[in-house]
Amino acid sequence: MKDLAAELGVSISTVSRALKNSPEISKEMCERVKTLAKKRNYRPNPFAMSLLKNSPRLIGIIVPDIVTHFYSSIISGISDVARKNSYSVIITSTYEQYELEKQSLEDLINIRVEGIIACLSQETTDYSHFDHLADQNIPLVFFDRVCLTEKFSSVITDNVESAQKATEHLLATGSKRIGFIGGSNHLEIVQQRKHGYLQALRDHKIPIEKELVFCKKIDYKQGYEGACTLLSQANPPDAILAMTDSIAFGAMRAIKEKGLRIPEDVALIGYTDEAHSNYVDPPLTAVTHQTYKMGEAACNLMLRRLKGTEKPKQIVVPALLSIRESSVKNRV
Amino acid sequence: MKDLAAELGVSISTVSRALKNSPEISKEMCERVKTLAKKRNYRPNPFAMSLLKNSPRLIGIIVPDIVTHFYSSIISGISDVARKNSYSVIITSTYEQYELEKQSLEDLINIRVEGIIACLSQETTDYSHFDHLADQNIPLVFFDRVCLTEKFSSVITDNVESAQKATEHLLATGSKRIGFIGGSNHLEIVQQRKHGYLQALRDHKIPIEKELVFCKKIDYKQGYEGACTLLSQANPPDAILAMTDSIAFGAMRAIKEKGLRIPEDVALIGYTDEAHSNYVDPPLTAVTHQTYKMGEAACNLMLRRLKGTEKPKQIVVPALLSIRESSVKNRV
DNA sequence: TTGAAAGCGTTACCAG
DNA sequence: CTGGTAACGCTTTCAA
Repeated sequence: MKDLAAELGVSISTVSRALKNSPEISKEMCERVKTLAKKRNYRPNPFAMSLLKNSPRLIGIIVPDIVTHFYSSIISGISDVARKNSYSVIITSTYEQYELEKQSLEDLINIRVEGIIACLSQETTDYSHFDHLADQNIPLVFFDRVCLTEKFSSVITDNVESAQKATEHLLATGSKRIGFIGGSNHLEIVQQRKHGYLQALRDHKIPIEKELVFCKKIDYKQGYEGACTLLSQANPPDAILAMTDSIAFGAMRAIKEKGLRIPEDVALIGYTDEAHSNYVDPPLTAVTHQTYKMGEAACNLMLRRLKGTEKPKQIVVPALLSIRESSVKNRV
Repeated sequence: MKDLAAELGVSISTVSRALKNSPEISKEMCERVKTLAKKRNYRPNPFAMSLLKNSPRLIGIIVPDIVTHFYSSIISGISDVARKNSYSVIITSTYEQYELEKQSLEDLINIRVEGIIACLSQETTDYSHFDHLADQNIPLVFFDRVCLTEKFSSVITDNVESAQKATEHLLATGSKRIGFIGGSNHLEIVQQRKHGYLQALRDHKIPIEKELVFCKKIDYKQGYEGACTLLSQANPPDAILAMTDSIAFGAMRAIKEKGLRIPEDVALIGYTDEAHSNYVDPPLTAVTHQTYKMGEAACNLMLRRLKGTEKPKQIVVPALLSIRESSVKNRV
C-alpha cells in the first residue's frame, strides 16, 4: 500500500480510502488507485486487519476425528457455509481423548478464532474447559454429542425417533422378532436409540426380551459377534437393528456366514451414509443422518451468535430412513 | 501486555523479555511476570506476531473433497505433523472443480498461509495459477495428483508399480483377459496406473486390446457403466482392475447385476481403504494407499521447504496389495 | 478531497 | 538488567 501511494504520488490514507470506495474521494482518484492495485497484485494484509479489529474471520472446529464420514461430512457443511460468509475454518481432532480436546481448545483460543464449533470426545465427562469459554465470551456451538445446553447452542439428531421409526418399519414389512445391537450403555446415543427401539415394541404391545438386546462396543467386531450371539439362540430374531454403520456391516457378514438370506431370513437396518449403504449386497436400509445439513445448521448458529448475542438454541436435524433392500420381507 | 507492565510497574519491553526467558533478565523479575501473566490469563496475540514476522504458522491444504476417506486420511497425517510443529492448517475443498480450485488458492494466499499443500482437481488442465506461486515465493507441495514437478515437491504413490503388481496378481491367480477402468486421461495417475497395467500385459506377452480399457471419469457411476460396457462385449474380460474405490464399487454392482460371480466369472481388484474393502461381499482385493503416511510426508516436505530453500523433491510412498477374496480364481 | 498522525500488540534495537 | 522507540500494514480521526 505504501508502494502504491508512492507510485501514485498520493498519501497512504488516500489509497486506503480509494480502495474501499470512501464516498469522499474523487472518482478519478479512486479508479487510478484501483487500477494500479490490480496491476501490482495488491492484497490487503489480514493480520493488520485482525490486529486492528480483532476479528480474524476464523472459526475453529473440534471433532473426534476427521476420517469418519459422519464428521467429515459435517465439517464439509460447516466450512461451505463459513466460506460463503468469508470465514475460514481451522479443524482439530481429539481422537476421542479428553486431554487432546483440552489441548485443541487451548490452541484455538490462542489462535484467536472468533468462535468454536465442537463435538465432545467419548472420554470427556468433565466440561469445565468448555464452561470457561462462556466467561471469556467466546461463542461455542456443540453438535451431536453435546453438553451445557443452557449455556451453548447445539445441533443434534432425533435419536429416539429415528430408532423408533426404523423399528416400526421392520414391523410393518413383515418382521416379528427384532434384535438390537448397540454400544456401551453410558453413551447417550446408545440409550436414546435403544429407547426408541423399545418404545416401538411397547407401542405394538410386543413383549420386550432382554436376550434380543446386545450392547458391548461400537465397532465391526462387536457387530459381528452381536449378530452371531443373537442368531444362535434357540428362538433367534428375524430382524436386527444395528446402531451404527460398522456394527451393521459386521452383522451383515455374520448373517451371511450363517447361510441366512437378507431380508428373507433376517432383515437388517443400520445407520450409515448414502454411499456405503449402496455398496453392499443387498443394499442396506439405513437411518441416514443429514450430516451436511447438520454442519450448515451449526455454522449458521455460530454466525448468528457472532453477529448479535443470541440465546442458546437447540436445532434438531431429523435423520431419514432410507429404505433399500435389506429390510423389506413382504414386497408388495 | 500493557496492563501487565502497568500492574507490575515495569516497562512493556521488560515484560516481553521476561515472557520469553531472555537471558538478560533477573530471574526474580522473570518469575513475577510469568506468574501474573498466568493469573491474568494472558495470551500473546498471534496477529501482532504475524504482522511483525509475516509468518502466521499456518499451512493451507487444497483437496478435491474432505469426505473421501483417501483425502481425509491424508489431511489427518498432514495436520498431525503440522500441529506437532505448532502449525495450524486451513482446509479448502475444490469439489473437483477448476474454478473452485483457483478460488481456494486465491483465498489461501489472501489469508497469507506460509505454504500450500494441494491435490489437483479432476477438471484442472491449466496449471498457471499454481505456476504463479513460484514467483510469489510461496512454497507448494503436491500430493497424489501432481504437476509442474520440476518446480514443486510432491508426494506420490507408486502408481505404475501398484497397477502392475495388481495385474500380475490377477494373471497369477487364473485370470486371462483383464479389463481396466480408469478416469480422464489427462490425469497423471490415470496414465501411470494404466501404464502399469499395460506393462504387466506386455511382460506376459498378452496382446493389448483397446476395447478392454474404459476411461471416463472417476466416480461410482462411471465404474458401473464401465463394467457394463466391458462385460457386454462379444468377448468380455474375466477380470477387471478398477482404478479407485468408487469405480470398484460401481463395477462390483454391475457384475452382480449381470448375474456373474466374483471372482469365478469376473475377478475384481480396486483401490480402497482397509475398512470398506472388508464390508463388501466378497471382500475386495485392493491396492491400499498408506494415506496417513503420505500426509505426514507431504507436511514434512513443506516444513523443510519452509525452513530453508530446498530443491523440489519427490517422495514415493508405496501402496500395498491387500489380497482378499474378489480376485483369486484358482484357490490352491 | 486529501494528508498527517495515532494506534492495534508485539519484538528488537539502542541507550542507559 | 531495564526502558524507550521504531517498525509491521492498515484504518481512522483530525486538520488542512
